[in-house]
Amino acid sequence: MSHQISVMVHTPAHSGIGGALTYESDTAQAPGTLVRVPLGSRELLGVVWSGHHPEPAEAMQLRAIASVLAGVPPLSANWRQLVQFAAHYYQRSAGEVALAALPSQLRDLNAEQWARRLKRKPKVSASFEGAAQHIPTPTDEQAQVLADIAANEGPFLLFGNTGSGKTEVYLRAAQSVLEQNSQAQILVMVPEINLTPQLEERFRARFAPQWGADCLVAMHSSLTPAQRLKNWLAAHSGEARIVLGTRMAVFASMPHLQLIVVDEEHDPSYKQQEGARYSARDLAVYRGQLEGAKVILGSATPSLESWHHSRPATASEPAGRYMRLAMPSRVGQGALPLVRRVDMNRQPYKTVFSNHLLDAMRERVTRGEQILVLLNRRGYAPVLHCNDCGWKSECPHCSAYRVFHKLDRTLRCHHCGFTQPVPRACPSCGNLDISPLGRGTEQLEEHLAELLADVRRSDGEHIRIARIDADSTRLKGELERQLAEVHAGAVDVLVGTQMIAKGHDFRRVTLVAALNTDGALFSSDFRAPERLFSLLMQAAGRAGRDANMSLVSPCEMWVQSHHPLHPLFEALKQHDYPAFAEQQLREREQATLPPFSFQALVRAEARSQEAAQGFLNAARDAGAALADELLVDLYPAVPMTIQRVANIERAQMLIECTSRKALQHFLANWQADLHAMRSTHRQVIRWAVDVDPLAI
DNA sequence: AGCACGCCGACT
DNA sequence: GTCGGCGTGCTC
Repeated sequence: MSHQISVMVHTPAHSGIGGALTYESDTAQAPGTLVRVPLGSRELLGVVWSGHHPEPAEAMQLRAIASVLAGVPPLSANWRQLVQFAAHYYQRSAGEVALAALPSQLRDLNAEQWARRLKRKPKVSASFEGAAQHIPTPTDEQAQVLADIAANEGPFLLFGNTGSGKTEVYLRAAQSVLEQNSQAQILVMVPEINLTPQLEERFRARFAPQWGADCLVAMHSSLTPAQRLKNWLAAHSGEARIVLGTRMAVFASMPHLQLIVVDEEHDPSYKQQEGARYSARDLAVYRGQLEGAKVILGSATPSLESWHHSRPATASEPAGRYMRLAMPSRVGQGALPLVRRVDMNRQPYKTVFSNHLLDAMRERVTRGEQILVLLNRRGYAPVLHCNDCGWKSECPHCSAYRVFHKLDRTLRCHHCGFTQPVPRACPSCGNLDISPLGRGTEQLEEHLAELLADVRRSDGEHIRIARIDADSTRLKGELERQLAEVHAGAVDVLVGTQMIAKGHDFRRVTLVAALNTDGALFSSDFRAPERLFSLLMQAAGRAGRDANMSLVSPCEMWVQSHHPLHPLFEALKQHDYPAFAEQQLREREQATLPPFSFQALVRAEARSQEAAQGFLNAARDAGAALADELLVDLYPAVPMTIQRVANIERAQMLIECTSRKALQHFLANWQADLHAMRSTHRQVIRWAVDVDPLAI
């Protein structure tokens, strides 16, 4: 007899066939089974979604399943539920989310290749080579936190300074889970795997001696397709006990998941920025609840959302949903650096480094200490300018300036990539006097070399300045090479973008200087101060990590600002994240911004701004009645901050509501209106909904 | 999203 | 006379 099987395939919601498709099969297929099915003239990978379709497509000739992928156990009900939830919450089709979460080789290998892949016998578990390492005794603070984790349900927000030993807590929590249950699996997520190779090494070193080198697998986008398949299968079969990965790992199939760790939970890279725009951190919390796994979110500067969710109970209000665990001490490290603020209003116009800062830098370099200079702008100068006619280096395809890169003498658009050689004369008036405006890391490196030209290291050599940013590390392995040089002490001053503030352990750095931070203080993006504070705290944490270094003067973090008394810097000076968070949350509450409201964004792209906005405003009209009823606010369409990229005009519309549930309900029902408008607004190239957007 | 079908300009 | 441009429409 023949069975009707419902199957999820990778069909975008746009196609009008967003849901599961019905196929015929001679045999029943368990939900979660991987199958190949015909669709049109193609054959696609699909996941059996539920045993039978409740409503067989009437009068339609059903096609038969082409084949079943042998050797892969069905995906669990929990995994399917996670996918279903994510698809619904982020307004995408379940097929798209499901198939994007599976390794591409499952889709790409043909039957023959797949059979060969299955036959490959797993090589004997490699024995781990490495000295049995010293396992530190937990501090009282760590022991207390671990006891709290053991005794409570969670989710937990582990709030601990850089150097407070959060990693040791993760390791011990993982250890106890592995020991309690011989099958238990652990998911550890990090923002960017290439920025935190140390974490993988620490986990491997801790667990491989006992559980074998194969107990841990990685999951991130720079694996080859074959590695990704191998690691996915290891996790899916339960063989890999620990999965360490980036945001994509939140969808790893792990049948015995017991613990999820989200390190640096505040990091924006947990939010996917294309396709299904999910937050891996938020999905981790949902998944933990779904699977009965404990969830630990860790950060020295938590997202204000997580901080708010972990608020303790007050006289008038109950506690938040997360349990906050604090680790205020810094173990095995020097003291937190002294924060020094320079009032740039008292400096001569156009000062880059104040004399005080420069003196401090010279002094430290002479003593053989290292310095980090942070500037969040790469290139030589953000714009090139003609002093005669006022021409500026605008990108012809974008509403943005092209950045002057002096090293290869190009003007580069950081949005569309359009690159041209720097003109000798002004393209508009022919004047030869064109000059850079503003300053980027390239210029800073050059400028510093001049300022410190007369300074000698303790060994009498010239000092060495290096630069690390997206440009200097474009080539593969270049970042690692440059970092190694810094670690080896070959570099005295390191100039870079936020890249250098993340995760790297520069042990001989004793002074960190942050330049040009004022933009974030009064930005139109309400999350800019949160990001700046986090960046500065992280950067400050780079200084003084080596407690054994005997210092003539304490480590310092310098901030140059025209607003040195801004509450953000006051809090930074005290290393007081809670004070900063309280102040920010008060502002957010007054303005009814997240986490006191919930937002979504619809973005539209078209050849003309009118077409993009027209689509959004028509969508607004279509949803107005329902929005009104649900107390959802629909704002008028506006051009995006960078209105045009690669000759495509972009507009967006903000949706706000104080109830997450009402917003969800609205979006789910409005979706159909948006799809229906495709035929009436044909100039719109594409549109997408972003739920809980990070930048507006 | 693919991919086919389908109807109009420059090549062997 | 064909190769190929991308507009429209369908896929259980």
